[in-house]
Amino acid sequence: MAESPTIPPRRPLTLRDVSEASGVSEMTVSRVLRNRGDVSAATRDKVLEAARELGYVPNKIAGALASSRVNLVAVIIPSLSNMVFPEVLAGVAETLDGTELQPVVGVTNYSPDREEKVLYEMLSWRPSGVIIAGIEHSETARQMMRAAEVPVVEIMDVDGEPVDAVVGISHRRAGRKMAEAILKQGFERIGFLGTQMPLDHRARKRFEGFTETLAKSGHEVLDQEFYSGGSALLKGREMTAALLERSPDIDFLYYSNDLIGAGGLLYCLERGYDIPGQLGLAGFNGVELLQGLPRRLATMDTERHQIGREAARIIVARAKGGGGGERVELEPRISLGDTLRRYKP
Amino acid sequence: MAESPTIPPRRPLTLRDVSEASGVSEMTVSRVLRNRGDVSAATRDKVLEAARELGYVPNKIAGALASSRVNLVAVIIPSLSNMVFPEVLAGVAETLDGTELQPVVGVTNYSPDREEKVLYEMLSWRPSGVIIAGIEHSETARQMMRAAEVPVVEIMDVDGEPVDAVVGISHRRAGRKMAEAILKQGFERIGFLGTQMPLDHRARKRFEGFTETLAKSGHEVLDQEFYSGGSALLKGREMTAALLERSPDIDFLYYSNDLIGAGGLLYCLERGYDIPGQLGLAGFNGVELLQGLPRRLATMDTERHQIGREAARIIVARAKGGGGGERVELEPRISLGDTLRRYKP
DNA sequence: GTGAAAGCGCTAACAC
DNA sequence: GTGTTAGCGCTTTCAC
Repeated sequence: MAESPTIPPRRPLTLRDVSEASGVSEMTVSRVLRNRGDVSAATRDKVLEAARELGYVPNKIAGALASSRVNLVAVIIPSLSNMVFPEVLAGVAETLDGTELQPVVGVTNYSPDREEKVLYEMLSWRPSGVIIAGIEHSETARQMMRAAEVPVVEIMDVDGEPVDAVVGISHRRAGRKMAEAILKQGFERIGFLGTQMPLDHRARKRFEGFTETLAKSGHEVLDQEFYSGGSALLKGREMTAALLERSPDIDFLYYSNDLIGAGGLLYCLERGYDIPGQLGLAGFNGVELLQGLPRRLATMDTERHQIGREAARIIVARAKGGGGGERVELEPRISLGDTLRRYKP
Repeated sequence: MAESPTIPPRRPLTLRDVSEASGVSEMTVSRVLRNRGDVSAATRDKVLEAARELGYVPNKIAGALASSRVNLVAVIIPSLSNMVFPEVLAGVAETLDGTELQPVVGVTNYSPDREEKVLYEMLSWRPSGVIIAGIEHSETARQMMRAAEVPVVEIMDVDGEPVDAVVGISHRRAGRKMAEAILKQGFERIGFLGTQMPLDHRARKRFEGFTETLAKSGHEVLDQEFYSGGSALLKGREMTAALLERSPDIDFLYYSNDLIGAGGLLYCLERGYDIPGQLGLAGFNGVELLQGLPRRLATMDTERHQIGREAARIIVARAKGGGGGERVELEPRISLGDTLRRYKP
């Protein structure tokens, strides 16, 4: 039985195959494929032609082992369902795009255990850097990051002790700032609605900053509601209904994120509340979605895109040598929208 | 100047370090760390203790090169900003979670060029499988996937010729089905609103199926609007306003995705349209957000989570040997919501 | 400008 | 149960 003239290669192609096909040494082929060193135009063409013809794809594993260089940046985030994280990622990807570096994403589902696992897994690929959400990590995780001897950028939150570099906002300050804005507009009977997530440190810090500032002027959070899972918009409605039913004298609702806030806003509008005359509302994050709602919900922009870009910028700078322990604190912008401003300026 | 007693290791730790620290051969250390073969409880403990103490993280690069096994699955998607892709990813991650395999995400931004680059980059890490959105790819990309000799699962769309396996829905059928449902409810003057994206093959196929079915009963799309970029909810409002202004006699609006549909719905409700008596609406995708709106927008669930799970299941099965060319067509479920059903059943 | 030799850190295969 | 040897596919280094 004659064999077909073009037998597909059973063994993946190697440099050697390209070397043989082009009559050029492996070393020179390697140089051509990496654009390194001086190679004559003639050999260069021969090599590229042979590689193209064979459909050769270099083996980065071998390359990485030989050169001890891996052009990957580990990006570790809690979730992909919450749009804020993909947004950070987009910023990272944008900045990395002009470079040799590539982002690799790991998701922890807000679990410290999974975070350790994902981190371990990623570090075992010896990435050029780590960008990780949050500043709270298990001691084991911190140990791993320190021991890895690669640049580490903790992002989104600056309230705490970073392992190395940090880029983000102060959620405590954000909470305070919102409290100030609310009080300034004359609201006094304030309710809080948020996620039932003991591990959402950023939400906790905002809440702490918020209540702290209220306390200073003799106010407190009069009622609260928490949720977990499900459609945030729908949960926002349900929680708002429950809270207003229980505490009808509330005059302001502070939501821990924009989606539940949007749900609450839609609910209140349907029920005919006078907003913000009778009832004010505010969310958190500054998500794009808000722009299409009947009213603009007050919120605070958390600059996710910018955070991603800055974090990536630090990794890129470190790859070129130097640096260490950078700290970038961004200032969240408050926007009063149509649900917080009672006194016209 | 005396050196500090505990000098942090300048050189990353290797198996050899653990071997020396534990007095066990490298090979046995390797066995312990991978849970392979029989190792006595005593040596096992010695090794684990030494590894833990040193903070050793194995080098997967070397491991992968030696074993020619890489436990990564490349997942290539057009975007992270459109929630449908993170949802697919969640399904993939869920199924892979019980296994040795790990997803690695690449994003193409809907560009065939970038798709080629991302694919090349990922294949050069020799992953155990590829899951890639869409069934339309450049010839070069198809060539690479064929040559890679790894399982490839094209997802989300089954209308076309897959390289290997495919999991998804027929968007052409989805378009037809929606057209049938609309006609059945007595709507006749139909407008279409969608993305201005020549490369969104799935939206195109839906539109083709849609118009095809309309044509069969002597109908056609009377007016259309397209957008690109920006807040989808807001764009949905604007496009709807523009279209209704231009063609006030339209009685149905078919949106190419739920977000713009939601924007349109909010707009129409504010303007006091009688829905669906005077004007019907439908979107596409079945996104969670819809549940919190004042009315439930008619839509079609595209089973993103399920698609991700099935695709991952195929990769896992292949890793155990056998299989090839699997084809899984899912049936999108239509939901009439409050914006499409005129005739009560 | 090009090539030959050595070795990156691990695991497969086999010996004991 | 444990150790030894060879080598994965590339890049570094140095020689020419």
